[in-house]
Amino acid sequence: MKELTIQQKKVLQCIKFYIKKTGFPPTRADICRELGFKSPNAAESHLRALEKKGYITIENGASRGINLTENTAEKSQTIPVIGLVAAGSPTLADENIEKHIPYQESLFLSDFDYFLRVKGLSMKDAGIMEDDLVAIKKTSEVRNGDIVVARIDDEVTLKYFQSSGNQIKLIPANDDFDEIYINEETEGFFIEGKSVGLIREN
Amino acid sequence: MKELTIQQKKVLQCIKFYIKKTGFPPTRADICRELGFKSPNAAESHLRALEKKGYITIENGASRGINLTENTAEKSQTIPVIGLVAAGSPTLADENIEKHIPYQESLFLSDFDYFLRVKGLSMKDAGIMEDDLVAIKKTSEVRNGDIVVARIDDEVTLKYFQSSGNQIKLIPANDDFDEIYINEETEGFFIEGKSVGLIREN
DNA sequence: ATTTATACTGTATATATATTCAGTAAAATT
DNA sequence: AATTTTACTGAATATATATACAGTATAAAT
Repeated sequence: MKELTIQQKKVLQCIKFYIKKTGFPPTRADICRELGFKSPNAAESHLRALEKKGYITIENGASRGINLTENTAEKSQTIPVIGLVAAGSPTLADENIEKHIPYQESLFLSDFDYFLRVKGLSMKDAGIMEDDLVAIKKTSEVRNGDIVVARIDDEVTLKYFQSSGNQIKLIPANDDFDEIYINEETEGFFIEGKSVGLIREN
Repeated sequence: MKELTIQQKKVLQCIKFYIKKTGFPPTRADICRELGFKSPNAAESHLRALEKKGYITIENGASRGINLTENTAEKSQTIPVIGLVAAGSPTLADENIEKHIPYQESLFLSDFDYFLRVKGLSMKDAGIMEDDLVAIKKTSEVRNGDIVVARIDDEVTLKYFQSSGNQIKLIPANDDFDEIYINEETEGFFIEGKSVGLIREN
């Protein structure tokens, strides 16, 4: 989608605000009043620019015939789903994003930054199964017992966090997997975030 | 809020549909076209009736100046959370509803009717833990392998469904629990619905 | 160097739209 | 029994509104 100029952004914001306030889109004159323009043609040409760039559609001939495009309307936010791959970090880079799903405020008690698609059964006994979506909050402040997303070099895993003194243990919830020990010499270790919730689609 | 007549309901539905479709409210003429009225005054008087009863507000003098009242606008739906108690069915009766949480369309692949709060660990090996919220779709059409909400008299359980010939087995996902056998003579057996998803808040 | 896009003012106008008035008729309330 | 509400048709009209046209000026793209 083509970039908007500062003025065009103002007009778009004005339209959104007007709809939120009144329930219906503004007229050219309404936009002029809100933004201090003295000619309705100022609003008109901005609207045509916004239409050309794909942010709105205009029903010709209809009064207040402005419609926000899907991308433009802030209906429900979306949140990215990231695949938990053996190599590569769960960053928000495009190539790692599997899809976006609708996000609802207050879905979980804590807010979160992305969903992690679980591969494997290393957290089976914690009720985390293959293909589950774990809601991850990006933070390095974690407590013992938290389920964390840990990165060791290029490997990313989901494990229980257990710290004692200067040693960290990453504990799986499955007897078939081994605990991982982290000490001061371990290089490339990083806590990406922690689990604050889970969604399963079946 | 005062009750609407059938025609008034039709007009209100028409307004909602029009807004959903176009992004802005209809004119009197639009309503006439949609509902087959031949005079704009037919729409006008219905609108004034809807305004009087508090379902909409009308900005006088403004074109398309119709605004749905808060109660009228279907913002984000909420969906009930029902406790899985040993006695008593998970009906939508008020006394069984734990709370309501915001509902998002397309959260799961299938739509659903309520969340069931899980008690106990009988489905542990299916990754369903205590206090999880299982999204339940009310239906009696279930297949082998589905996780179903079954009622036997006053007892409600969540189990795998397995039917063979004229016998039904309800299978837990935990070795500590026993399978339940249902045959033609079993009274008070009923399939409430099936699981289509899961949410865990932690 | 020329074209196009941005960012407006100012005027004019066809028409889209709300809204009033005059009726008719049946149903529901008081 | 009288009044109000519902449910329209049909015509008229003031005005709200989109939109075209004529300019001016600067910035960006080709």
